[in-house]
Amino acid sequence: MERPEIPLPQLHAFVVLAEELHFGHAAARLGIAQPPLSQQIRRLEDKVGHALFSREPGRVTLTPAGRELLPAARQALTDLADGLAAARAVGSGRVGRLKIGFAASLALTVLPRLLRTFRQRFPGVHLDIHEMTTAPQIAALHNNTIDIGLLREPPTDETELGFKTVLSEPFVVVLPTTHPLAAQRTVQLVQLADSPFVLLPRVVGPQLHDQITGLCTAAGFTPQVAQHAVEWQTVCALVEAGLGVSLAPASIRRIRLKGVAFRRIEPSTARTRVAVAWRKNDHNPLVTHLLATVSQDPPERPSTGPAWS
Amino acid sequence: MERPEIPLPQLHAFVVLAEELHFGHAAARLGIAQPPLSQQIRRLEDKVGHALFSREPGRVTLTPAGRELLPAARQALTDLADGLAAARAVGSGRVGRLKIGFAASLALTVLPRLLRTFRQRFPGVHLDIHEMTTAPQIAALHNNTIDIGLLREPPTDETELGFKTVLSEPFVVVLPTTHPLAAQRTVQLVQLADSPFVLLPRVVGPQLHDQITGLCTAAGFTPQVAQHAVEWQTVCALVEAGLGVSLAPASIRRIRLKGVAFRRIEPSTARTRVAVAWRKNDHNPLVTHLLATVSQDPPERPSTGPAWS
DNA sequence: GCGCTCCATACGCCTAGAGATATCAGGTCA
DNA sequence: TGACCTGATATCTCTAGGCGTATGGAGCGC
Repeated sequence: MERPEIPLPQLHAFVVLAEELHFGHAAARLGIAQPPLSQQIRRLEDKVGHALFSREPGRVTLTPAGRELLPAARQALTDLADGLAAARAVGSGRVGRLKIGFAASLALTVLPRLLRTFRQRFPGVHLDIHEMTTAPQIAALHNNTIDIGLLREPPTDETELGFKTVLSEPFVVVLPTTHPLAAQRTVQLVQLADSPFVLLPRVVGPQLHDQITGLCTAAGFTPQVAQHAVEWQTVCALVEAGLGVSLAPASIRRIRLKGVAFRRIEPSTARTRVAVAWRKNDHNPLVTHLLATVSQDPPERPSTGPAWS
Repeated sequence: MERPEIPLPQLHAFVVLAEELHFGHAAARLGIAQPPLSQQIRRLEDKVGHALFSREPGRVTLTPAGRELLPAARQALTDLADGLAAARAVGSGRVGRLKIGFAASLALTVLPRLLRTFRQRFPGVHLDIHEMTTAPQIAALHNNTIDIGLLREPPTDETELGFKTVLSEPFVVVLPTTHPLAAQRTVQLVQLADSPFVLLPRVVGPQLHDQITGLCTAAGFTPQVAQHAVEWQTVCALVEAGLGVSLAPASIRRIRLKGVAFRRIEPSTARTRVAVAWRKNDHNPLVTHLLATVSQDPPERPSTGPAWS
């Protein structure tokens, strides 16, 4: 790439003159007097080394060299103007692309809400969403694969990442409606000691998995895992099929499946937290916008009320 | 088209820095010290209104806005450089396009010679050649449809056009070999008084036509035109078929057709001139080049020698 | 802590470029 | 011929831009 030889104003003058083919009019369009325009063109022609316009009395025309230069000049100017506008749009966060990782369990609750309001406020922003569990999200944030994470149980030892809790929710027990405990409004955890469990494999979310098994341990038993499933949808389906019961974040109540009941558990102290994560040193305005959206969009009412029927 | 806001050197610096992602190295590549580069980038960022690079200790990276601007900047710079080079090439006459009109009767003599040597000297120049008679050539020169004319009998009342004689040649008589006169080396014009003539229609070249009939008139007879044909090839073919005889510029001897003989005429004073024509106010270097080629390329030996057999 | 790297800042200099006004010169047309 | 249009020239002013040197300051490795 060579160093540029030609000032842009000269090219601009050239293009305008090429359109007007009249020094006076072109100067007027450029908002300058006519002599300066003559000079601009002259300087440009000097640099090019050849005449670009042929001035015959009564009419100004492009020379072959001028005809050759015109499209390139025009192109360069519009490229630049467009690129500048695009860069400004991106810089201001009006348009752009944001890469978001999210935990599968949020696909029914936090995520759609967030996407909806964000898209509404920034229709020019393209959102790339990738379903991924917590640990990969942390890694992806570090290597810039994603810009925003939506995850459960944020780690506490990350100095370069920021976390903000979006939702803190209790656990519910997932039962087939035929299960004797489904008749109660509230289930004592220990009552599940003898039921087989359907859980997500530990690898897809160690923190959550450990928290669930920890709850059981605290209640005095070790859950008997009869079956694993990688999606909450599937877990619910398996519960409905009678393969066992499950413990899950309250927000999965959104999965309405005939034959499946959700019941509050006792003790209800244990909660699982959903957080947004971002790189603290990321100055991408879209990240700021998204965090602002999260803050302004009030978190869903914690599911303590009788939201299920 | 807006007035350009951004000096090109800043864009150049931007592109180089975007490639190097290192102020020191980029500055070195630009051949300047590092602080000026910092300033360039800073000024550019000020104008854009957003940071284009994120400077974290140890590494410089493009921001989304910078990534957006980069291709446009690069494109504009290369467009410009290319356009400039192209304009210079055209301006210098190394490449380009030249529109040439030529009289049909030259297709076998002057034209191919000229094209060959010109192409050899200016391989980058595209030649558009159009067969057209004298009057249309004059008109086409005036309205810029062609840049160069190759015609017979240039008019003398054209002030805006320049003419240069390329070739001055005598007339020959075209005879079927079976014709009694074909036995002679030279034919007295008046001997053709009783033969039917095959000629080009007057409209395709009034000057030449009038000159031919004028020759006959001067010899004391009016030629009996038995047949018209618009191409010399055809004229010869018709002569060969015995439809008549013809008078033609000597250069059509190039048409070798069995059964057709060409003979010098007496008196041999009458000559037809072939000229190049151009607009005097045309500063297209290609025109100059072509005229120079014509001058340097010596005109064909006038056909007075025993060049036919 | 020391030195090194790397980028930013401060300051000064200089020039090219862009602008204005005034004037000239060639053509056209009434 | 003279008014008028159009573009070129001459001259002056001003400033943004580009570059240099000197210096500051944050990280990082030893």
